[in-house]
Amino acid sequence: MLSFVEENYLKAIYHLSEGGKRSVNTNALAEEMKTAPASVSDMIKRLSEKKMVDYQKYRGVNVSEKGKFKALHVIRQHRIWKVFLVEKLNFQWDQLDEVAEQLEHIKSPLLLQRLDEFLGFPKFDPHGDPIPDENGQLIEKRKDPITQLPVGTSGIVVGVNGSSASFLKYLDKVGISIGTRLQIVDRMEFDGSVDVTIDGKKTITISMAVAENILLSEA
Amino acid sequence: MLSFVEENYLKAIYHLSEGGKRSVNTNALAEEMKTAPASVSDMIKRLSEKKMVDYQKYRGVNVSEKGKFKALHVIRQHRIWKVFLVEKLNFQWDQLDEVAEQLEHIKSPLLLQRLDEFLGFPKFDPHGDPIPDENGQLIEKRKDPITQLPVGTSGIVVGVNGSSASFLKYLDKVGISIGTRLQIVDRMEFDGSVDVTIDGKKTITISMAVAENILLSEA
DNA sequence: AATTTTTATTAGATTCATCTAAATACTATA
DNA sequence: TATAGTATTTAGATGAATCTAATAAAAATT
Repeated sequence: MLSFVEENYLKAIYHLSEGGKRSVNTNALAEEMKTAPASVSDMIKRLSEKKMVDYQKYRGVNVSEKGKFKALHVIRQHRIWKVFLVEKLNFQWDQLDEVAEQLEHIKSPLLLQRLDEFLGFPKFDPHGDPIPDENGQLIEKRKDPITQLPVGTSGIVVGVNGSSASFLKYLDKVGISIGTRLQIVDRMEFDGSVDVTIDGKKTITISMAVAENILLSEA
Repeated sequence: MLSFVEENYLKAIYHLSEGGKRSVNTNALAEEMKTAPASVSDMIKRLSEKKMVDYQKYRGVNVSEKGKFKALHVIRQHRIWKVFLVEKLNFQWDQLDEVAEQLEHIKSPLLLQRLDEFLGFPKFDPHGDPIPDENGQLIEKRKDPITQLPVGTSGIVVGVNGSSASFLKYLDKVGISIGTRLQIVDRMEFDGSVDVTIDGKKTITISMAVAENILLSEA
């Protein structure tokens, strides 16, 4: 059984190593954890003894298979809770992390399972990040801008490029947000503008500039 | 800011003192916390320094005003989460406490407020215990068995006496649970059985044995 | 290649929450 | 009221997570 703190270190190592791809150095981890490098050294040693990380002195650290699984479980909880906070409790994006970082450490498989069910087994969190499944599998869906998908494609909005306030306001106004289902129904050759149906209800036309900044995941 | 453990001690002292009425001795608290009496002495000293409890050596301990407020806040969170678990996630009564005891320590006024709203500002938890308000006020509603209320009375089921599986199953079958609104429409003098209307929909007859074990709060 | 700079680790303390064992205060009984 | 028994507290340790200061290793620079 890992402590809250150990779980947080593991999650940070997972993120900084980009899912285990490259090893993480002590100072980067110290900065991420807002703690002293010496504390990081201590903790890494402990996690290493628990076989949660692969570690050699002065060589950086990375998650082990076991540690990666654990990290993905915490990330799963984090993202599922975020969905709950946004969809059920109307949280704003900037209020999410503080609370989700507490909720992600609740230890109850039953709670997680029921919550997942209650939310309709979401695949993406409100930021468009994929939710790992119970086995730690990250179905890393391709995210494509609308401009690169053929007419007829249907998918879920999983993210946006750029985040100017005016762009987000526009999306909000036309009723597009993370999780919205879009179908591409037509594309005008002369200017690249696209007709999309939003959640199967209304169809609107978006400019190419907008289309290339909305990321869809086919599903 | 109190730690999880400190919050749990405070809650235990609040409960064992019956809301601050009588002082709590070390051994009782040690048993409640499943810890050694010596550890309790240590912790009480710490809580005393933080002015959360009133304490004199060898004289037992009790919550201070500050501590009582804090305890009631934790209890509020505990009970609101329980409502969520039962009403939204279909938890069974016996699965509740383990999870609620984790959730009660989440620190986020916004979360609590939104959750309370999401649940429709419940006044009682699924065990029929009252939920303290934001100011720590416990609207201690009288709980009366149906047998002691006059015909015509309407109220909410806030608890049951005893908890034999067969009794609970019976209640479930006829559609009575915590929160159900009942109106007493008739009482048979010869055997004490009672006709009650359930949620304004259907009327059934319950035996006196059943009636004396269902607790109503007039409202 | 030698030296400086950066990065990482160890050493030694501190705080929290716990423990066991020993000492002390209170309570009840003979 | 002295004593036996129980309840409570102190003393001294331990493990987790942290800190600062000092040391050691690696990397970069001259």
